[in-house]
Amino acid sequence: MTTTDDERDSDVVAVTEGPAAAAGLTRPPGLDRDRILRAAIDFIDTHGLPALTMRRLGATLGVEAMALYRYVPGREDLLDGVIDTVVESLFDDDDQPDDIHLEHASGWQDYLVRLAHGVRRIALAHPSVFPLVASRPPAAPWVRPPLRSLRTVESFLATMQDGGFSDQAAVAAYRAYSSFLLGHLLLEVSQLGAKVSLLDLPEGDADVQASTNLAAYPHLLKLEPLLGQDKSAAEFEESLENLLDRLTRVLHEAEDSDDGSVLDL
Amino acid sequence: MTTTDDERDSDVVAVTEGPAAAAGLTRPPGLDRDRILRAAIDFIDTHGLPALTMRRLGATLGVEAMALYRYVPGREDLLDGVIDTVVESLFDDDDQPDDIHLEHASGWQDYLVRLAHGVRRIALAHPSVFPLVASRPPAAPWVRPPLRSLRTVESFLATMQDGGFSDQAAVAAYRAYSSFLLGHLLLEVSQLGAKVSLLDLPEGDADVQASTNLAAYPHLLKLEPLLGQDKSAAEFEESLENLLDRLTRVLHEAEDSDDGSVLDL
DNA sequence: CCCACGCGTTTACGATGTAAACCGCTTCGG
DNA sequence: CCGAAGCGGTTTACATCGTAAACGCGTGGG
Repeated sequence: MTTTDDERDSDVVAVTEGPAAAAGLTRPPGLDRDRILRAAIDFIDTHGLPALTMRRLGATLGVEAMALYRYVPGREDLLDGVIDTVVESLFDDDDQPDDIHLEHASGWQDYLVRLAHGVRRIALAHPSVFPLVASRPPAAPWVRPPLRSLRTVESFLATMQDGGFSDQAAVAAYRAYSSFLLGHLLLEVSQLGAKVSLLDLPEGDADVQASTNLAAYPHLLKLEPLLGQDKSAAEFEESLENLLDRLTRVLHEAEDSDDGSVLDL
Repeated sequence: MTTTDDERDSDVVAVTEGPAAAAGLTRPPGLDRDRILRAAIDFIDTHGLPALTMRRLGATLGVEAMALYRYVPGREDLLDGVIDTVVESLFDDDDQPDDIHLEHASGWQDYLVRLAHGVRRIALAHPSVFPLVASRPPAAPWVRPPLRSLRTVESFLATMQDGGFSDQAAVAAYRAYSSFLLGHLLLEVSQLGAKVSLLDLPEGDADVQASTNLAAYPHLLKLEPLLGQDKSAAEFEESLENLLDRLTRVLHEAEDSDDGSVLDL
């Protein structure tokens, strides 16, 4: 920033209470850690993470920056709270579309599918927040994003062991699963962010410099239309199914004989 | 930062030229974009990304912050240069251990293995830099980290098509492969960073609060030792082999009949 | 009645990224 | 030989950031 002058104040300026605020309940019913967290999430979603500033966040809440410090120890902790809130939205909300609820899962495969869809849903709902989930240090060293809460990991491992996975196999499945989720969702989300950030930069011309220097790369040139189109959803499902197949295979192999795979060992 | 007071100045203070500097060629043979980039990489490796500051980076080069701006447009562009340099180190250096060189690859499978090992190598060599590779917007919207350079993508696609992959299959393989690499390496690297950042925080007691609240999570408690140990290398190989198997399978299926998988379609 | 305290504001400080002016070498054309 | 150009680094300056500390102000219980 500092040089890039976009995001001019507009729509960030405080509400500057009309006279109706005397009642005290219409717009700002007082600050609140939860209100702050939700406001921060909204802010990041609409203005991007680097634009999030204590003063600006305060402004959207009609309050001075320092007021936030009564409810949040500092900016870093605020961001931690943001990711916690987003991740926890896997459970609390009942506005889930239909087949997401983890409690109703039958069998570990169904559970993994529901969990994957749930995480993907929140990732796509908050594309600018999701990278935070990956870059921020987790609670314990062995907690792997995007399954960041102890609660989630516990639930995961319990389900797998109920499904017959050995200790080692359950842990290996946890690692393979988190790698799969993080890789796919991070890339899908970043692609999504790149798409919108390219639409506001140039005024008239569309994709000029993209095609210019591509002359030296014949395959890129030929495949560019293919590379452009977005098959993220289908690829996600296919990769997920492949992972499930692999896990199923390992589970049955472990029941029969015993080979030396990392997944059971 | 601002509150966290670690990383006191020591070893960041400028060299403060002795009298021998009159010759002008002993220590700082003049600035240089490449020198700056390498210094930045070293700095991030040893002090972490948030500690990288124009003034501090200048200090390590025995120079005032503003001097850097002759060679680098700004901090953001400097970071872009950093990741370019790191990623490009896949090709230029001949200090590669043995079986990494991509030019000597025979067949697409060998190529993919070499490339994976090469990327993993640079990720582990610069754990604090690698997350940048993921979070920074790439050159084109369809360039997927960690294969960030057009050159790399071109090489990848060329190899796959030489191996018999159709246009769609090559692109799908590119996406699956990048997701795999990013997920695994990002998690391995972050785990590595978390391990060291936990060793300097507490003075006397070791893993106290880690085991405290775990009482409510029986499976976590039981599996904690398993979760702690690091099998990243083996898991990486196994996942990589699985991906290769999947690609091989799809390639042969596409030769015989034609099912509707995303990988060829 | 008052006063203590919860909540938000004001003020202030050090750090950061970077623009702009500055200044001392070299170097080279006349 | 000399002076002007300009390269390379420094100094100064400013807006903005996170946050500590002191300051009100309204409100509700002794």
